Amino acid sequence: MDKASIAPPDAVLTFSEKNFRPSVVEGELYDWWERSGFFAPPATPAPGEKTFVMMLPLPNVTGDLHMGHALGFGGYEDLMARWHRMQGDATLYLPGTDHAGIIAQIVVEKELAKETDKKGLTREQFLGEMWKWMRHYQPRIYGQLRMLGCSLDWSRVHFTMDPDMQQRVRTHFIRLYKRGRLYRADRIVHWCLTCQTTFSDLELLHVERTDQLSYVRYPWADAMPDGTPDVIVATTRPETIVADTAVAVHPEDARWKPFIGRDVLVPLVERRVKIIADEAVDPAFGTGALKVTPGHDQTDFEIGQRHSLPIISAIDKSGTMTGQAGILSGELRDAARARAVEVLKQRGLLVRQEPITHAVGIHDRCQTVEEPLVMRQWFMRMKELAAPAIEAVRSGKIQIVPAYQEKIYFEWMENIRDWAIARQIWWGHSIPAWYCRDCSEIVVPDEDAPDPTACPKCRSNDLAQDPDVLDTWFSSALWPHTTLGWPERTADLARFYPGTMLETGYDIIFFWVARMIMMGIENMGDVPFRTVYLHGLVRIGGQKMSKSKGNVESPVGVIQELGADTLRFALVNGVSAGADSELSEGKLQNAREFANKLWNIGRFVLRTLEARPQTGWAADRRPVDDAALGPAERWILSRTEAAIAEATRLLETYHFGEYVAALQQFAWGEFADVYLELAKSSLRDERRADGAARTLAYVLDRVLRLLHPSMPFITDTLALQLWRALPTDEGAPSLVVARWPLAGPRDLALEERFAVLVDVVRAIRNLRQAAGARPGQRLAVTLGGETGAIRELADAIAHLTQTTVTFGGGAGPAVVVRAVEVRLGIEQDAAGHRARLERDLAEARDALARSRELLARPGFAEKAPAAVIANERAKLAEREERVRLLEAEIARLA
RNA sequence: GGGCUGUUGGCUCAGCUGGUUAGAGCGCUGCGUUCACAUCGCAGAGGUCGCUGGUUCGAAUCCAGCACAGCCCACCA
Repeated sequence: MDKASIAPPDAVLTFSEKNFRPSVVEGELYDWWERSGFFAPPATPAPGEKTFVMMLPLPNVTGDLHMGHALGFGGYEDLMARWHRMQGDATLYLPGTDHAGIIAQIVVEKELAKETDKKGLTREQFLGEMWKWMRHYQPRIYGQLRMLGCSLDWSRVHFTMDPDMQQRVRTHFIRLYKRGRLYRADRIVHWCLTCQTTFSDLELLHVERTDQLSYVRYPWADAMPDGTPDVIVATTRPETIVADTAVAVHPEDARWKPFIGRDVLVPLVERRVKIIADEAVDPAFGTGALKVTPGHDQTDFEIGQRHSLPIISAIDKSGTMTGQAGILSGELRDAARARAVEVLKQRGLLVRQEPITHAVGIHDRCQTVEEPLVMRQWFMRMKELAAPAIEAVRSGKIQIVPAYQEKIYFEWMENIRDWAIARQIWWGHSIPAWYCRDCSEIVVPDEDAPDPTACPKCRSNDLAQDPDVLDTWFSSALWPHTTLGWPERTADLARFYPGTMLETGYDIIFFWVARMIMMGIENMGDVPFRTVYLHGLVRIGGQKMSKSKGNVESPVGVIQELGADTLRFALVNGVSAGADSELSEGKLQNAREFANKLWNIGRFVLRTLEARPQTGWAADRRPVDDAALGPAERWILSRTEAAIAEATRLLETYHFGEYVAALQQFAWGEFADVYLELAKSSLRDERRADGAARTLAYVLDRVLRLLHPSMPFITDTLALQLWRALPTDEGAPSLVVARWPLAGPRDLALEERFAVLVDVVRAIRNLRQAAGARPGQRLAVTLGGETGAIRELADAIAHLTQTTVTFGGGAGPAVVVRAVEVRLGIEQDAAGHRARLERDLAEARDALARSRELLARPGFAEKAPAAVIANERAKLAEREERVRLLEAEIARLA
């Protein structure tokens, strides 16, 4: 496609209001960018072209964007994508959404519950409704991503439940199964009584809760000698006593060691069980004796496995006590607990109760207290999958930013447990496994084969497909390669895998990042990305945002009010990798003011250009160092090169917060506050006006390029207008595809002199204020000391201070100009001038003493680097001179 | 129980491969402003860089311990 063939929108080219109004241009610009194909890299590379590939951390299809998304997508990811695109990399930033399994199903169930005719739906009907909702939600979230300005390649958008994606997940499951990575077994799993599904370890959260800890006596099964201690166990779940199949003690616990192997009777059911020894028991807790309930407790299940204990299921999926529960059967879990305590009390087996604060497991999606149940489930063997994924990070093939997150990654990966991948819900990827009703054989078809209709073992046609679906993360773990066409060997896959960057929040490093690394290596033989950049949470008013706190600020609302650029800039400003951040009103306000500042800088430059002929100019051509350029021009040009180098360095090292801050400082503090003011005077002088105008255009061009990754809308609006007034040599149709600037040579000596100028200007301004000079009122000031270095800047000083400057001259070390303020002869007496000088003198003497002390310190001369010593010597000379001048000035006044 | 991170002006945070006078934004004080921008300009006040030791010529920066805050992991029933 000819990228220049579509003209930029008129609304953008002609927008010229005094204040920038994002709503006028943002939508128009984004449409134009997208239609122009700027975001869609071709699958065939140009010679020597590098790629930059980053997958959008696919948001849930059912949600709206929240601030965390805005920070990740708009703040960091799009910034990186745009920066790389400007460097000429073929940049793929691939969008999509996640079907969000349980969450989406809960959302839609709630919606359907409001409609009376939508109750009691069949599975097929319900899935029909799910799809209806998907089609409703999806454009909404995609629209919000566009509002943020994300330069996503919409021609490659994917949804985890698209038919082709479903096929790819099916293939993945089958391959893993055939390779022995998957197995089905009776194991204890986390069960949610509300959601009626299992969930993985990662989805289990813990909350502190206070419960009653009951001490219960388990009578000896056989007669014991006098003085034998009672076996008393402590439990918070007395209702599970009926499912106990042992009592465990620590093997080294002297109190219990003699009784290991003896039998006790489980209360309520009078079952004879053994006292066993197991390391898992904490001898310090309770009495040191633990009731073992393999059917309803994770630890106990593992103890049971080690000792081949029978498993009794006393609670069913609905939370009702089963027929195995003896006298408790038929009761609900909580009622059964009370009943158990009551009966134990009656029988004299309840020794005592005390309150205990402990952690209870809850389901992260609904906060319901989990019920561990033993069920036949699909699991993924993780140990072997984790090994190469650990190695990939350890060897540096994948870099995690910030680096300390690597420790957390290793910690989890090295202790990884098998992953329960099935969910007992309807919305999700079906499991391509069938069970023979006659011989119980598991039938998993070959990857290209149709669904099986007969059991290969017993020839029965009575097959039933597994009714469960796969965990949402099972499919999102494949995102970096399935979106590119895997398992087919597509051109996209060849070109864009492995990817470059994965940017996301640190809260899903295990859920998503680790699993993508494992599955990428498993399916592709290579890691899915080279760098993982993790960002923190966004807080508002010091608190983590959550709906229950009511402090969820919608990024969409902020964009509509203040613009995407403002939000993007504010989110990233002053934030470092991995750190949580605070999005305050003040930050947003500052970002908005900066955007407006930029807009007005642009207006000033455009107005300047309008008035002059521009033969032989180009906006991106650096004005040559000729007679038309005054010192101010040469200075800002040099500072521009510094800003380019600094911005590039900060981006290369992922210091995004500092990158935006540095550019704000340059554009506002140097370009606008200093140079623009100076340019006004240059523009009045016909000999220098052209040089000033060209400098304004060039520096603006650079500033716009440098800021475009963070503030794409306002920068492109200005660039399009600037380039229409003054075309570029490059000829890029938009900043989106314009080149990132390369830093050129600087004039460090001039920059240093200008730093002196800034000091002098400040000193004069202070004097004016002290002298009570009115604005516009001219003052004559004489500069003393070695002023040669700044003489050529006299006009600049005069302009910036509205003061007539004369130079007293005088030879001496160059540093004397730093003390210039003491020699300023102001014609009228300045109130407080002398007090000010006294104070300065005291400070100067302190500084001098510090320099002397440091230079005289034993070891300094021998051990400090030469540059540091030289610097300190120069400082000493400067300070001596300053003290001398201050003393002289005070003496003169007196 | 294990681990991670943070503690820098009133607030929110940068800086920390050790080396000028520790920075920014907001807030605050004073002055100013038709002429790109009041979404503005200028000036100013405000910090023993959590505490205690150590290494070093030199520590906000490196090391150890401690305190406080937050987070993650974990089979304390």
